[in-house]
Parts: sequence; C-alpha cells; structure tokens
Amino acid sequence: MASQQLSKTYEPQAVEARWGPYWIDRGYFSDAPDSSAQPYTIVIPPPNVTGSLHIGHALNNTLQDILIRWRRMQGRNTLWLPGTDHAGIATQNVVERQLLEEGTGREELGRDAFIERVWSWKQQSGNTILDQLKRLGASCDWSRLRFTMDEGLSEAVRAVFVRLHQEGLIYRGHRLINWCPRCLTALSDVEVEHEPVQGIMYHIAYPLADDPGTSLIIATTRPETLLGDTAVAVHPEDPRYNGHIGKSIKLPLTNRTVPIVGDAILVDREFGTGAVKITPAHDFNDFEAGERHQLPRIGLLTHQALLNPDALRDAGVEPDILNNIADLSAIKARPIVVDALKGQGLLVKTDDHQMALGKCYRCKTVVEPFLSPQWFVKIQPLADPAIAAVEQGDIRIIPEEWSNNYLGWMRGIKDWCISRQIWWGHRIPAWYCATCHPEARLILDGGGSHLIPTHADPMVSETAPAACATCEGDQFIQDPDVLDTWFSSALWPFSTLGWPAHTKELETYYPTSTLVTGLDILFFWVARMIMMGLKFTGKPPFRDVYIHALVRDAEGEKMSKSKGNVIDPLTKMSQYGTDALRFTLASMASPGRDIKLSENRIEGYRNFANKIWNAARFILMHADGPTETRPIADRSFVDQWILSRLNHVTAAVTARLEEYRFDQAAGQLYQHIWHEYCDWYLELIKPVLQGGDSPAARSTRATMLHTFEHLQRLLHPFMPFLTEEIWQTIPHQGESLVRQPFPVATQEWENAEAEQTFAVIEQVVTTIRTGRALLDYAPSKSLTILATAKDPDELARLNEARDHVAHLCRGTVTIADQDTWPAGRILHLAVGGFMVGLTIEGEVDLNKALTRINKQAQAKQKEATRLQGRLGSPDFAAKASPEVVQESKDRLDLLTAELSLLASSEQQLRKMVS
RNA sequence: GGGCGGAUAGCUCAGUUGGGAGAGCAUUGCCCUUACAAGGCAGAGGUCGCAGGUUCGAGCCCUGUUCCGCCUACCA
Repeated sequence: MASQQLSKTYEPQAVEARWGPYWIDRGYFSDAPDSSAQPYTIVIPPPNVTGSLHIGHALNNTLQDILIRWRRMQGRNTLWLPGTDHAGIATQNVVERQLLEEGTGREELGRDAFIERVWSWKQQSGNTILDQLKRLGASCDWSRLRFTMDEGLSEAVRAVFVRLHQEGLIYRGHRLINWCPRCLTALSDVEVEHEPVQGIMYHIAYPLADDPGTSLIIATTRPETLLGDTAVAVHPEDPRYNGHIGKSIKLPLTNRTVPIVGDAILVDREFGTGAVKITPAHDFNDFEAGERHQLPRIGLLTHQALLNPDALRDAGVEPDILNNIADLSAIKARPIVVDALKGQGLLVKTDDHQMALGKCYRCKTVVEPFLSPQWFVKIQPLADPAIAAVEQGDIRIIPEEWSNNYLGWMRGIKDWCISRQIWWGHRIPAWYCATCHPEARLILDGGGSHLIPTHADPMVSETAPAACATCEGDQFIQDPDVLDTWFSSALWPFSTLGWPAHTKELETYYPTSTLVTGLDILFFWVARMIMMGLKFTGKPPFRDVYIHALVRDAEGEKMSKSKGNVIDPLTKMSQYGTDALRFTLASMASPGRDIKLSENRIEGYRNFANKIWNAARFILMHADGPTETRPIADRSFVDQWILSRLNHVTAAVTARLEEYRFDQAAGQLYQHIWHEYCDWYLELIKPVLQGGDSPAARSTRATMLHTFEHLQRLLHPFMPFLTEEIWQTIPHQGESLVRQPFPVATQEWENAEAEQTFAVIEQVVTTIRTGRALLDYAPSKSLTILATAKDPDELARLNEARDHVAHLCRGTVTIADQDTWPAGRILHLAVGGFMVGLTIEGEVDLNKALTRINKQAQAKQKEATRLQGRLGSPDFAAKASPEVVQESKDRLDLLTAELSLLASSEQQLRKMVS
C-alpha cells in the first residue's frame, strides 16, 4: 500500500507523472486478439505527424479514452489503436522550410534525398503529439502504434490502388481540377474552402463577327479569362438572343471568333445579362459546357497561376495586350484587360457582386481551376453502398442529425482527384515505358513542372513491370505523383490491423466499434473510410460514429493562432491538472452544440478534483480501525441510503455512457460525489466514526471505504490520474485501477424507504438552517428545536431522522405534538408535511423572518391558486389522466396545509414583534 | 440558393413520452465548525427570441417570423 499521507490540496503534476508511465510500463493498455472477451475497438483519428496537441485533440481523445477505459474495466477485449498520418503537403512544407533556412531546397536535394530527409525529420520530431496524448492519459495500446507510411499500410495502399484500377474505379484523365499555385499541386474538392468576397461584375460587349454594330453583352467577374473563351452561350428559349445561335462573336482583344451556342444548363436567363462566356479551361461549369458543345480548351495560366505568354499567343491575343499582361497574375492582369476593353468602348458597366472564392485549406492561397492530367477515383459505385449502410442503420451516426449531412453530401458526390504533385506520400504505383514515351523522361529532371503526357499509357501494378507490352522495352518511369493523404487514411481501420493479410487482429478487432471524430472531417475521412471499408472488407469499418463538437473560445469564436485566442490544453493541464481539463471537456460535450470553453469552467472542475481529494483525506483519517461488513439490511439507515444513491448513480452513468452522453454522465458524477456523498453522507457518518469503536462504527467504516472505492472505479474513465492515486492509497485489491471491474448497478442496494427518510432529513435540516440564518444565530450556537409531522409515516421517519437532524443542525431536537410545544418565543417554519419550531433567545430582529415568511406564503398562494383553477376546470377532470389529477390534488392539499401553518406562524411573529 | 443547429438566470448550458422552470460559474449575507476558504451554510436572480395555432394544459408539438452560427452549392 502506498503512503497514507495525502497533501492538503490536490497537486496533480506529481500524480500524473507517477501513474502515466506506470500504466504503460505494465502494459495495462494492451489486450490480446485471442482473448475470449467481446472485443471493443477504437482506431484513433490519426493526427498529423507534424501536429501538436490542440484543444480539439484534447476533446477528441478524452472522449475516446473515457469510452475505452470504461469498456476495458467492463472486461471487454479492448483495443485503442494509436497512430499518426503522414500529412503529405503539411509535412513537405515543414521540411522545405527547414531546407530554405539552410539555404537549399528540395530541387537541389533531389527526390530520394528529400524523402530521406523527411523520414529523419519524422524520426526526430514526429512523436511530439504522441507524447502529448500520453500526458492526456490516453490509454492507447502504444505497442500497436501505426503510421500511414509504414510498410504494411503502404502495401495496403498499393493493393487498393491496383484493384480499383483493375475494376475501372481509378482512372487517369485530363480534366479541370482545383490547383493550388503555392503548393503546386492538385487538390480535391473538399480541400477547397469557400470564402465570401466582394467582387465586381463586369458587363462586356461582345460584337457579332458579321455585324460589328450589334453586340451581345455578357457578364463576368473574371474579365481576364475572356482571352480563353471558346464560345458564348445563350438560353435556347430566350427570344432576346436565340436568333443569334449559330452565329459567331468577334472575341475582344483577340483575333479569334467564337461561336454562339444555345445551352439551357449553363445559362440562367434571369441572371446577369442572360448571355455567358464559355471558358472551358478555367471554370468547372464551362468545362462541362465545353464538353457538351465540343469546344476547344485554352488554358492561359502556368503552374504558378501566371499568364503564360505562349498560351496567350496561341489564344490569338493582341500583341499589345499580350506584352502588358504576360507573366502577371490574374489579379494584376485584370485592370489592364479592363482598361483595354474600356479603350475599345466594350466595357458597358460594372456592378458590385457578392461571390465565393475558393482557397487552399492548407495555405489559404486562392485556388485556380486548372487543366491537367490527374488520377481520379470513380466514386459513385463506392458511394452507393456507403449511403445504404447509413440509411439501413448498419452504421449509426451520433448525433443522428448529422446523417442527413452525410447522406446529402454522398448523394451529390463527385469523382475524387487523388493525385498530388508533391514528393512526400505514397507514390502512385503506375509506370510508363520510357521507350514509348520519351517525353516522360523530363520527369526525371525535377519538380512538378513536368507532367506525364495525358495520352501516355500507364502500367498499374504493385511492383514495377518487367517489360513493356508494346515495345518490350525494360526502361520505366514511375508516375511522379503521390496519393492524397486521405487515400491512405481511408484505409486506416483495416490497414492498421494488417489488411490485406488475414491477421488475427483483423479478425478480432474489425469492424471497429466506435469512431470518435469532429464534424470537420466527416467528408474528408469518415465518408471515405466507409466507402473503402465496405469495398475491401465487405463490412462497415465501424458500428457507431460519434461526432463531437468544435471547441471555441469563451466568446464563441473559432480558435486560431492568428486571432490569438487559442487555449493550449497543455498549459491548462499544467495549471489545473489533466483530470480537470478532461472532466471539463466531457461535461461540455453536449451533442450537436459547439463548446465555448472558458477558463473558469476548468477551474471549477479543478475544485471538484480537490474536493474528491479532501474527501479521500477525510476517509483515510477514519480508515484505521476494525471493519465489519454486514448484510445490507443490518446496516445503518445512512449506509443504506448512500448505497441506494450509489446504485442509482452507477446505473445512470452507465446508461449515459451507452448513449454517448458524456455531459450527462459527468454531471451525474459531479452531483453525486459533491452533493450527496460529500455534503450529506460524509457529514452524516461523522458522529458514529468519531464516537470511538463500536459495532456501528465498524459497519459504517466498512461501507464508507467500500462506497468510496466504488466511486473511484466509477469516476476513473473521466479522471484517471486522481482516481488511481486515491485508489492506491485506500484499502484495495489489485495492482491498478485501470484493470478493475467497472461498477455494476446492484438492485439489492435500492432502498426507497431510506431515500424517503433521507428526504425528511434534507427538508427539515435545510429549513432549520434557514431559520438559523433568519434569526442571525452564529453557526456555533446550539439550537433548541421542536418538530412534528401530521402523517404517521412521516412522523416515524422524523423520529428516525431526529439524531441526524440534531447533529447536522447543531442543536437538540424534540419531537412532540404541536399542542405540547411550550408557549412563548418560537419561530415556526413549515416544510412539506412538517412543522419545525426554533426557540428564540435573546434580542433578535424578527422582521427578517417575517419578510421571509410573507414571501414564501405569497409564492405558495400563487401556486395554490393555479392548482385550484386547474382542478376547478371540468375539462381538466374529464381529459387529464387520473394520475395527474390526483397529483395535483395532493400538491394542493400540501400547499393548503403549509399555507395555514405559515399563516399561524406569521401571526405569532407579528405578536412578538409588536 | 439549399440544408442543419441555436436563441431558457449576469455568463456557459441541461431540460428524456407535453402536467410543479434546473445545474455549474459569477453574485449577496454569515462562517477560517480539526477532509476541503480550490471550502461550508443560507439566499437573490428567469413573462424559456417574437407572433399565432393545437391541447384541459406548451420551454417541449405545428405554422410563421427575427437574429446568430455552421455546413453545402457552378448563379456567370
């Protein structure tokens, strides 16, 4: 047993430093796949390997840890599998920044050396967040740590890629994608954030080719892209314009003419001028319109999103303009183009216009729709089963409201662009014959600026091919692109368990039980895991998806470094203790609502930890001495009562956890421990414990120790460090609380009679204490108390409660019929069916009491009037349920009795005052 | 544009099938009573966003409306 000395206040740092490593060293967090117990699995949402713990991680992992510790204590075969993802773009950025400081760059290093460099960076710095998760108490099975770039997981990536390709579900195509000109890579649709901006709508006259006196007015927010127009569209049923369909436009600032086409999909007659320019290489809608009308695509921009002089020349741009805008960004070129249009009298007007601008979610650079050859997942065949799984309830999304969000997105899903023009990541397992495609050799010269030609024929397989099927050449160039990091994350629930091998782990722990995650990656990650899981294992990857809130600051603002409103969980853990932070986050995790985290909540729960700590000190002070465990029926009323309450809270916490109501489970614990256990139970047992050895003291001591140990087990998933420290100090069996059984509600403990007697104590004590305050009696003053009840059952309970009341109120309690109460100065107070009298001694200002009684009488009269009205209504008697009617009657009776007692009490007081 | 969520005490939030408005923090008064001043005891504080409707009865159900937030979308 550890030392029985506990310091006066809870000092979390030492406690956390002691038990964190102890748990891990002893392997308490590892179960075995061959265990016969029912499995319970969680895979961690892998944080970026570049990451450090922010408050969102703290919430996410606290909730997972509560679940896994709870299930582990329940005896389940648990696995919480930890890991990180390789975060392609982010990690590459970090290492490139380092290289820049060293005066070099990745191009100088070359691809292989660069990747080496990233690995060594990972070796050195990639464990930051894992160490922080350990500090949080995360009870992951650290022996099963995984990384998305591990060989096993990479093998899974290749296997999935090859099979999807074989089935035609992965293809390479020359298409418009979102391009980040800073990261120099393609992005998927979900990696683009839309931000509302105030833009300008330009109305521009496009003269007809064979009738320059007549123009179509088109509206655009990006006038510079008109240089890449290859058509103008009008609505085929628009009488204003449909006569022009088939004619040609003389495209301003160029030597080109473009056709006027009719397109009912692209054109909204009500919007703008009703005539639209079509720029297939620079706009997603126009791209599709271009396909419908077989229009050429003229891409004007370079990879850096600068106007490409060669492309401008090909587009027939007038030389003056071309020279002025070549190598400028679109934003810089825009006023030049607008000026030129104005000069030619073609700018009709400009309007302010609200629009949404797409930005790279990593670097916030404005993304450009960019025409390039990329790899895509054909998503619909994967999405359909993933939709069905949620619709049919094979996967439950909690809170359920988010299912609509998921289903809506899945139903409108588009093909997923999975290729990225970076180096760090899973390289696409596709090879090109160097003999057949000599131009592909340019790839070897570096960077993302050379792409394998679109028409090139890739050979897709898990390893490099031996010979070209066409020319039998044996020189190959692997596709330079890597896969979207989320492609490997999508396999996480099964790749981490050994798939594609048929491992024991996979068999035991898959499908996983619960996925705990934030809403922000529902589409990035959750949806894709469901699709891939169903496709490759035939089973949903998890049963439940619990979606938790976003943590905001106290003002409800999203936390961000630039705003400076970030609450650093590690700082808070140092200040208030990890358990306090965990309990705060759990308490505030109400479903479907963001968390506004304020520091004084954390402080409040730090105080809660301290309260428990001091309860433990109290208990230890009274732990020495003989104990005797009696049958429940033979225990004191107080012990019977606390067991009944403990039974209740145990059942409630378990039920709330089953429903993922962490907030309510935490609330139950807080309420019970502080208010029932500390405020009442510990106070009620003081007399017997402090009264020397006795059979009663032995029994109470046993109950006290037993119930407190029970509470440590119940609270442990929420506050693991504090409870372990206390548990190790009080009498216990076993090595660690981590592996103790989670408490189970015991019907036998339920005791309605004890609870009713307690209710008497609570009511009477509170009333007497109020009386003490009204009479301004010092807490130390001993009171002379009289009490009685009308109802014989209540009177019996009052008798049982008497000594406890006397103790808790500091006084003597005489139970006697009111007729026998001594005449004279007594303050009469009523509560429930009870009447309490306090002897008035000395000079006391009774007006305070009088005011109070008046106020109480008023409130009760109001309620009584309301009830009378209700009971007087024939409709109520006829239509309300008999139980409700009876309840109303009972309540009215009670109020009437209380009112009459209050009235007589008031009368007596008035007499005394005058 | 579409969808979803929120509006309840000064603040942050609970409120389970409609039937006596709750908690934590903050606040007021008294108290350093040998577990705890990071505490104890007692108190004050709310026409549940607004307007209708259903019902004997609405914080809860229905309709409309205002404000805030989030997600989503190709209105050039």
